[in-house]
Amino acid sequence: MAKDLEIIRRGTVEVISPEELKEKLNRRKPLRVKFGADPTAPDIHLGHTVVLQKLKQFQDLGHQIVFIIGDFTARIGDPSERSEARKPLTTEEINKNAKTYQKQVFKILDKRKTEVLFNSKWLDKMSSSDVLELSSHSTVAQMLARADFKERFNREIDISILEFIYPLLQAYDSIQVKADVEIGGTDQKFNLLMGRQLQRDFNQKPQVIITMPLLEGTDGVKKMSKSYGNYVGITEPPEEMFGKIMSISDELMVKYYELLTEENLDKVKKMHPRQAKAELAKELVQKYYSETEAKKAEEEFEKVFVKRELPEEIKEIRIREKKIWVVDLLVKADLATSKNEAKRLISQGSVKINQKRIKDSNMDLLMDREYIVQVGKRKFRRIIQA
RNA sequence: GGACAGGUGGCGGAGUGGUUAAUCGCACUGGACUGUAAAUCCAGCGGACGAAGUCCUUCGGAGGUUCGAAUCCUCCCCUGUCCA
Repeated sequence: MAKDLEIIRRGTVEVISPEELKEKLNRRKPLRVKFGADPTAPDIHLGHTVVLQKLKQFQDLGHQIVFIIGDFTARIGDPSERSEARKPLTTEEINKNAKTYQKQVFKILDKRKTEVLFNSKWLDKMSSSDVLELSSHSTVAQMLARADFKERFNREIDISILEFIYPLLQAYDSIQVKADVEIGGTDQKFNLLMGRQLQRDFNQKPQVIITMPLLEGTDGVKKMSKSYGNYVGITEPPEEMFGKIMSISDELMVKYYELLTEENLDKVKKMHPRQAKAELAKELVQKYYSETEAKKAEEEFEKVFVKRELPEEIKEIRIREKKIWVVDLLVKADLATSKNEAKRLISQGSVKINQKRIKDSNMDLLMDREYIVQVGKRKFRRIIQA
């Protein structure tokens, strides 16, 4: 049991409270571990997997995962983050998102040991008086204690009443599923705590809450997110995944090890960073694909970036003309977005044809044979006559 | 409903009649250096014209004044703050 506790606590930011967790584990009955997901962004990246990883550990220890899809809330729309104008989704969109989401989640979690629920199942049935009753369980002062609300309140930025209700609804989910534990990112702490409070009011044993750190994106600064473009998606091709991981900084690598693997960190720190990073990349590719794919991705990486050879697979572009101007070619091959950009790239020395750097943007290519065109370090095209 | 402030390139933010395709920072793209590290340095970061130079489109939208407008005027749309 002590060992279980150690596995569970690894990498967490906070466990509230450790004593309660210990007590629940001592009951030696499978715990109901709740996780709520928002079906608005169906593409899962490594940032999301931090929490999923933790759920998986629970699962491996024999506990029951309760995976809640917040379809109800997605349908209403979230007025916060007004700049992005998050609009309500239609039922079809939500169902579609939920499906792709699950497909990806079950690359990590064991489907047979996971209970999937849509929260509209019970939230749809609530009447206005039910909602009002629910809302009486919290106070404005309490809401304003939440860091982001407080910040916005002080800066006189809008907070809609709806935003005050959301945490309550999420907390109500905990009551419905009788959660023993709920896991979320540190940004969810307030909502998770609300679950505890509400459960207490509804005469349930309050859930233990576990918060996990937010993973920084490949830039090492901002949290990983699709909109920042600093993410590594778990459905990305193996080579892509491998490459992205190789390009992160050394400090970030240690964090990734800590949050995404079970590896012993002291051991990692003793390794040569380059080597450690390659191991990390391989391990992650293996997790989402296979050992073979991981090996292949590594070999490909060695080949293209270390030995500077051509990659295994190169996208082919067919050209009808007998003769083509390089600038036109770059645009046609989708290596530049405009002719101006194409010329720029050439003058900056980033274009290579058949491994040779070209400097003259006036050059024509006779299509009597095939060419390999490269822009920068990683974009390749095979040009062949149609 | 009233008063005031403001809307500029992916973001932040200069510019208030001409040499401004629009200072600068971030992000991004190349290059150098490397471990495709990171950091740093250099360059680029509307478009068309196959070089040079030329032209076109851009500063919330539509009109107008002017030789000339992101800059001035009118109307409209939007956002924020304060008052009710």
